[in-house]
Amino acid sequence: MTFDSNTPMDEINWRLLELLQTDARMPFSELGRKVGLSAPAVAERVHRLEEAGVITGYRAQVDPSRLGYSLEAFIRLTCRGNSLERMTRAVSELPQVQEFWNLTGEDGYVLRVILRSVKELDALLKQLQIFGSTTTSLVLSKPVEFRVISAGPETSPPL
Amino acid sequence: MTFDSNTPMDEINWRLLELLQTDARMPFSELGRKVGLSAPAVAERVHRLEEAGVITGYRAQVDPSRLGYSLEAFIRLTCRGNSLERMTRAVSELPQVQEFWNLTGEDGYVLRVILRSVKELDALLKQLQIFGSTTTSLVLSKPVEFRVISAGPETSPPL
DNA sequence: GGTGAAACAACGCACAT
DNA sequence: ATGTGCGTTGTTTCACC
Repeated sequence: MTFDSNTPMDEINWRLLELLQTDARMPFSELGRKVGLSAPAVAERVHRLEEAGVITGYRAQVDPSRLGYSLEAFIRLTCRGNSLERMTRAVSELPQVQEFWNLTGEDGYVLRVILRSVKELDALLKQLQIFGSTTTSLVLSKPVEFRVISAGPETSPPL
Repeated sequence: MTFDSNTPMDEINWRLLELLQTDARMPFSELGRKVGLSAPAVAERVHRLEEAGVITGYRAQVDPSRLGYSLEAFIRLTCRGNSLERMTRAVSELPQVQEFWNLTGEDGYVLRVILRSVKELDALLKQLQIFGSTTTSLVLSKPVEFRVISAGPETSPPL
């Protein structure tokens, strides 16, 4: 089963998820209007989705470039040595690291970082080379920055 | 200037951003209590941050694995041909694509996708090979899934 | 899930600084 | 220009059906 038995993902729950992914601050009363339920009923459903771990949080999305973080980059870390746990902990603590994935294949570890300057990138790469060799790719643009997760078709539509 | 002249990023605005990145549904009144301002004053500041493009939205964060999307992957697309605009538009429409970056260097185009099955991955890769060759890396784990953007030190702390 | 009542929050406005 | 106080409107939360 892909979801808790207490939270069947019916049409209404999918719709609530879509609405909250689009505007997390929408009041329960307005959610209720859009799905045809009373506000308390919506609150109950949303709280169940939270408790079931389907909704993991509500986040204001912020534009780093408006806050002085002019660079965004991916750094692939090809790790040498066998201190992977130490590396993982250390990299996770770096304030520039927004996301950090462990992947299959050659890439292994990938960081998404935001930086105020090339100087800061230089300093970061020097810190990282303790753990292995790095490959840096700057983000030029984001054709898709975010997509709402929805029920979706079981089969993908043709191009 | 990295921000609008109407929205100086003082300590209070940074604190509001941190609070809203942690819990986007926090009421203005509670935000006010935490930063030592009245609710209307907070609402004013938050609305300015929205209008200045610092806050770009409020999103419920959802766990794809609890909704049947058991696979998450990065797909690097090494594009042949010169129909980059057509490719970008087509890839952007694919429902499995959660994020899509255009990067410097060899990697060029990178997709983060969520999938219900390996079968769906197979179908997606077949669709993508029209545009070039792909390299797929499955996400094994996410040591850092998200980090609050904060004022941060100008210089990064040592490891 | 719905309903009603009490507590709380959001919004607009006048006014103080 | 930014924050406060207050009154009105709308929302949340709890009981209970």
